[in-house]
Amino acid sequence: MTKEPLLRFTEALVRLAHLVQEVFDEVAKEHDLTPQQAQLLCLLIDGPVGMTELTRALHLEKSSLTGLVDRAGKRGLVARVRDSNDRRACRIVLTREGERLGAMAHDAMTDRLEVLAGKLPQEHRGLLASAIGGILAEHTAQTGRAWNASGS
Amino acid sequence: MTKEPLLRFTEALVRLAHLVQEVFDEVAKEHDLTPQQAQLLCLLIDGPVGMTELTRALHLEKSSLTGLVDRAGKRGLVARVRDSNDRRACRIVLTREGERLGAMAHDAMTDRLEVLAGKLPQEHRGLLASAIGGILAEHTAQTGRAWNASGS
DNA sequence: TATTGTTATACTCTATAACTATA
DNA sequence: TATAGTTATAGAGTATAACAATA
Repeated sequence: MTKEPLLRFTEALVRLAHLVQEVFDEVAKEHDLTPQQAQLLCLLIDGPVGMTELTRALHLEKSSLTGLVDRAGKRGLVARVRDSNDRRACRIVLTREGERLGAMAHDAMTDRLEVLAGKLPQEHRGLLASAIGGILAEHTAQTGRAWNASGS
Repeated sequence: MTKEPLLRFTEALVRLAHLVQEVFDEVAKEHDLTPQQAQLLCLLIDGPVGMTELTRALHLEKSSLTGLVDRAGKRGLVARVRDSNDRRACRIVLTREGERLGAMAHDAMTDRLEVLAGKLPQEHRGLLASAIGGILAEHTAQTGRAWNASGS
């Protein structure tokens, strides 16, 4: 009896994740992007990132990332720039088109989530955000990995 | 200034979704399942489901589902059962192995999320769960679609 | 005619293994 | 030797269009 709410809690987390993913997929499609391309663009908005760092952020093998970057490059969304310090390495940068689409997709995603949370009182949003912050911090503590500090 | 918390709120939702997805992918892999197969098994735990209903639950085209069920069938996880009322239709059922793996994956997922939420006080869990419930209900209201009522 | 599901085809995504080039 | 990245290959996932069978 007293354990039932615990079950509901994890179920709620899973359903929320599915819903957010669903919205993300829809937003990507509306902007003629695959979800993976949209995620890549979002990661690059704050500036160029190296391949190795991207594999960690996206949890991909390096060869998978090569293909993803190839296809995104062929669509004119990103480009490779040789690293001046290490001639083996390269950094992935957004093209102007990639920057435009990435920003539009990010904004659309924010709008959609705002609408979904529309009925939620302001205090609850704060609580929700800080509770999620705790969960993310717990994960970071457990794995040592951070979840891409994109700052403010 | 006063708008900053709003941005943080949607960011928190997206990051939480990514984290839950990441955990789900890991759990699936640990059980030698693709994430899509794991999701399929979880959907079938409560009983057989028809193809058309599955396409709605998984947001897939029918041909995509045919392939998914084919591969899951080849691995001995599910089977097709002709519908006795409508000879065009079939229902997808879990094999004993599919049932076993589905239950194990579901339990593992619950455990992992419990650990992640370990530091979260009980009252916050309740708030989080009910806030999420509100968001899911809002989505249902907007789209008319329900999020698979698996009951208690 | 409409619905249920499959087949054919093409593309994206992903991993493993072997490779090149630089450090 | 170790690291950064690519290539080759194979399989999973997905969508569109055309199809078969049943309703």
